[in-house]
Amino acid sequence: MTYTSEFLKTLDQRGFIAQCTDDAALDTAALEGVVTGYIGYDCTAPSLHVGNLISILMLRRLQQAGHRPIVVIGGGTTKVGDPSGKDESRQLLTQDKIDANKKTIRATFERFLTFGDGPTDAIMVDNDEWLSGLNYIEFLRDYGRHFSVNRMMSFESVKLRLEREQPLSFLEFNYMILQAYDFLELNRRYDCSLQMGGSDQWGNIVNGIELTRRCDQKSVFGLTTNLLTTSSGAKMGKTAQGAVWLNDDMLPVYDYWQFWRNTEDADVGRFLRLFTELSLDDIVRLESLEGAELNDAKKILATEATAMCHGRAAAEKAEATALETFEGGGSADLPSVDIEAAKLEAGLGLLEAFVLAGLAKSNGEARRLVQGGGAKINDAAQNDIGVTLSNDDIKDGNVKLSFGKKRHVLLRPV
RNA sequence: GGAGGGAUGCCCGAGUGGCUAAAGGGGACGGGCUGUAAACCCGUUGGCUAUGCCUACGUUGGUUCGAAUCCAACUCCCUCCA
Repeated sequence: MTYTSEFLKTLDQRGFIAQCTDDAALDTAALEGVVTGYIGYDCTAPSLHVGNLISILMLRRLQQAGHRPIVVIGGGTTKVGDPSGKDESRQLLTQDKIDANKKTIRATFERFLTFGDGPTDAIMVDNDEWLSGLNYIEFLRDYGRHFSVNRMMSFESVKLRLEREQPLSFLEFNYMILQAYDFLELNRRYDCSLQMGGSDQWGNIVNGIELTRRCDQKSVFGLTTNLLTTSSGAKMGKTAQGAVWLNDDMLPVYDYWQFWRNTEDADVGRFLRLFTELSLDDIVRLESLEGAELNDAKKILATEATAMCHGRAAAEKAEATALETFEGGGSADLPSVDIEAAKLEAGLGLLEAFVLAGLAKSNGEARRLVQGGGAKINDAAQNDIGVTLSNDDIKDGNVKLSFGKKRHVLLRPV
């Protein structure tokens, strides 16, 4: 359908929308006044990752369109564990871990949203606030009666487990009920009328909408985005080192930039729309580039996406480093790892060096790399696993190690 | 409470006494081709102080010259019954 509200129009044009429970009514609501919308994030890790990015950007778009975003930190629901999209139970986190994760995740949002007390300023709440104090029997009687187990069994998150004959604990089975209750509670507290999320959250979101209608006779909305996958079908967000984290202490800005730079051709346009704030005209021009020229579009994508997350200066620095590394032959400002100068002085084994640099997980992995022809010291290929590094290998105060063509680390003797 | 089935490397999955660090596939990583892309081709894929040693087929014991494979107990899961 064609939208008239700025919010939905933008999301639609940029390819955010997968499903909406009632897009016509939401469009009208967004046109008539300020809509308060929320997305929940469980704190299962110390940082969010690019898989969460689409949803964060939806909140950002919501705010830009003159509405109010609520970030719900799932301090309470994390204690339960969302079974959606997983065929195995999550390991339960300790309270300490949850608290620590909550802290570091909070910081991320401040880069994407404006928080404050104004009518369209973002707020952040922790659902632990209302979930932890619930009384079991009371809760069951007031809200449990609105849920049909028959229906719950038919939801994707539950069905998947049952079909695969994987265990689904009663604890996890309750997750959707708690999330549904979140929505109701947010509606009561903040007049929140929209929940967004990835398409794997559809079932959870719908439950919340129905619960709100049954309990308070109010109609609220749900809006989901497609989960991020590459054109070749791979789940996005993984690199050789692991997840693409949004916190720069978990993933260097340079690596974050590289992640976007390595986007597949077929994804460039789609990603520019989703992950940058360039105008649609610019994007149309960039995505129409052909062959090697498309690389220029990828660089712009990388810098824009990185700027939003880590700041323009850091993004441009990453771009400069990449340019120098891949096109110039220099190596300034690559991610670096400190090593003891004495170690290098005494002669550092090649394999150990790769492990110290964090490029290889074990000597074995490093050995395989060398034997496969992918190891380089200062851009010179090494085929002999017996090579040792010494002070003679220091160039400009560092020794540059390369793992394959794309991963480089500077060893800095201290 | 009863009956049956199951637990193997990152994942799926073969293996039912030695030839098994464990087939095959997926994923991942490296190389080649290219454009730091995709597709395709080749290689690698437990660790180490390395012609050897250690760890590993749910856990703990046992049988045996020798166990992922046989036995016992235990743990967890699945299905059906009560």
